[in-house]
Amino acid sequence: MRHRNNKRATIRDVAKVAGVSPITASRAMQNSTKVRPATRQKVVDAARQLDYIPNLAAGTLATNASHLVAVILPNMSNSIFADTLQSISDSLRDSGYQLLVGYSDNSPELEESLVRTFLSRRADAIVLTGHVHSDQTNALLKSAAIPIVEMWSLNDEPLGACVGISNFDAAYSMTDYLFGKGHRKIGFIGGLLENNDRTQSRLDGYRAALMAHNLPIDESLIRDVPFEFEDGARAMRELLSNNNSLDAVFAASDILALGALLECNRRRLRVPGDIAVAGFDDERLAKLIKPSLTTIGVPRRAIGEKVAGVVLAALRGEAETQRVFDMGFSLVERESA
Amino acid sequence: MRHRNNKRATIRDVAKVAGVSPITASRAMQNSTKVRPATRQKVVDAARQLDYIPNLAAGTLATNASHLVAVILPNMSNSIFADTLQSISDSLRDSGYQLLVGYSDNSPELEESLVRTFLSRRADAIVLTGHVHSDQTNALLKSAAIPIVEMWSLNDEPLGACVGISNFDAAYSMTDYLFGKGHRKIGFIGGLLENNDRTQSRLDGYRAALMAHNLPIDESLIRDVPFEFEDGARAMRELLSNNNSLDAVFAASDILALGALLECNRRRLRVPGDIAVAGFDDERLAKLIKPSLTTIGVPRRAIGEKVAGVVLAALRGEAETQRVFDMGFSLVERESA
DNA sequence: CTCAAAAATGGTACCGGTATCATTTTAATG
DNA sequence: CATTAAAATGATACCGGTACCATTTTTGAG
Repeated sequence: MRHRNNKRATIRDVAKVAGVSPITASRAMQNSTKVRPATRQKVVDAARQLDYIPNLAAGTLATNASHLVAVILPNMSNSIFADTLQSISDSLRDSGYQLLVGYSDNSPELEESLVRTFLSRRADAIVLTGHVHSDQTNALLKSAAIPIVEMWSLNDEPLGACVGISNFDAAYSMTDYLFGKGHRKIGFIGGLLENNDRTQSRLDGYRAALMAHNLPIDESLIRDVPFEFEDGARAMRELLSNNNSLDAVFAASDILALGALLECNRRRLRVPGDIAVAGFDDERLAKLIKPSLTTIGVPRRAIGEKVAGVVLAALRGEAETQRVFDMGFSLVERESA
Repeated sequence: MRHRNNKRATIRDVAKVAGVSPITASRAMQNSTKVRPATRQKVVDAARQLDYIPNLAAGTLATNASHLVAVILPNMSNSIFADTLQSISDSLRDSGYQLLVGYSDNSPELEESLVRTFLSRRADAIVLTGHVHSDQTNALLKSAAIPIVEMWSLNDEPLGACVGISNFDAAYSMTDYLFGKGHRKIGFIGGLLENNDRTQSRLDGYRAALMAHNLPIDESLIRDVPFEFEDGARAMRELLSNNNSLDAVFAASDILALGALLECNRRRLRVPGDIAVAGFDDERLAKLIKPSLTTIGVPRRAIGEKVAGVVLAALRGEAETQRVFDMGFSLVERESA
């Protein structure tokens, strides 16, 4: 039942109805152990009777703890990040933390403005993707005195902690694998290399593997495109028209690889007979498409769980034993390469 | 430059440095018009000098406005909702609102707990997906006295406003279209029908179209599965093994349709020769897959923009002229059906 | 230059929780 | 039953903004 006036009940109202002091009512609602069960019951009943909804803004102001963990992702549409986000969310829920998510679009400026907002909202911790940030962002994060976690790539000198995989090693492995399958003219389709340390490292790994096998690095075999299916298809078209001896393509993302693969299908190129295609991420579609896609498996959920674990440990004030967590990758061999 | 002690500067600190009162400093930071340019400059300089970061929790408490718009989506992984979310976010950003997103997993209980949290954080408005809510949720929303928008489906009696499409009409149209192409044994793959008015309405539309053409409704042609590619493939397998005269399948989502289509490819069934496949949503992959997917186009971004528009109008206190916004759909005819 | 109106600025209190420390009540022990 | 430690409860103040209304300063007309 609500009162006639539509102003929301406060903890003081609840306390009055329960016949206790506001602070006792507050403790009762927090499940503090310092309240007698009978008292708690009175308070809970009063709260229910008044349709009491606590005001977290007031709580945040008083305790300087928002119970918000901010997460910055590059974009909304890539399901890769969605899986990691989901597992962070799941792992934090039980501890009473909620996610505040922002999307940077790979723009350091947008990221900086997100960080500012998150600090304004007094987020208890901030999780970022990658380690490319503006100087201002770095300064803000350093002086924030809250746990900071960078994820998805590794970094010897993380701002706080970092949880990810070696994108360099993974790309190196895949390129090496393609070489092992006899391919000598291997194209690379990267996504938005600028301000993206993940694709940048993957490109570096690709180059390093080529060099290790004394293959020339042909810049005309390298395409930098946005992260959509269509872009993968377009990049494949361009690579095919420029290089008639191309025999393999390694895409820095399954989205791009799938686009490329579909383009091959459309042209009735046999994969991997005429051309091999390899991706990165192990998207759900990768094993369903025909031919199924050889790719790099990334422990997306494990990354999220570890991120949440690191954040929680830091928030509990536990001493850090480790700052860099390499979650490992796997080369998933399927039909396409 | 930061001070020696690492406590954060407050508006009072800024005011002191600028040589004005706290309230004037506050006004200067809000870009209020009631401050002389010279004064504002002094305040802005002081704020910069102190690395001032406003505390939005305090602001929220004082003004009872959080500048947060809460959005509840069924899940994180469906890119359909990501597009709508993106456009809501884009449309609200300029007005200074930030999104607080939660995922209900199609569970009314989880949704209720999300609504409770959002109200606790004093969200300025709440956007929900669909109109299936628990009684408690309905009560909470009604008494919240903030703008409420339900999206993606239409509802004659929305809690506040609703912005979406007629899922019934769309499914009816597609089924009718399949009938027009000569198909008489049309299967239906729905996703998580329970607590999901969207798929439920689509099923109703499918049934109504069959009945309009005097076709029998065969429950063995209807599958209810989760929303992943694999589930679409599995449903297709089941339908094919049970009904050898099946000549078309309509899936309530492109994800499911793509899974079904890939299963057909795998079995070397000709689509649409042996069996026609139609989807719903017009996902990005739909026009790239081979054969390209006939589907229902939904104005995902337009829905988001309208939602944002309705929310902003309500927050500005503008009188509502309309409560139900039908954004329309389109039948996208491609190769698969 | 005067004076009224408008604009800018400031003092004080309040938003709704909770930390701190004091006080009261309860439980435990001999 | 007295005594004391432990547990529960409460009074007050504070977190950091801004609303409200009073006061001062500026502006512009006469």
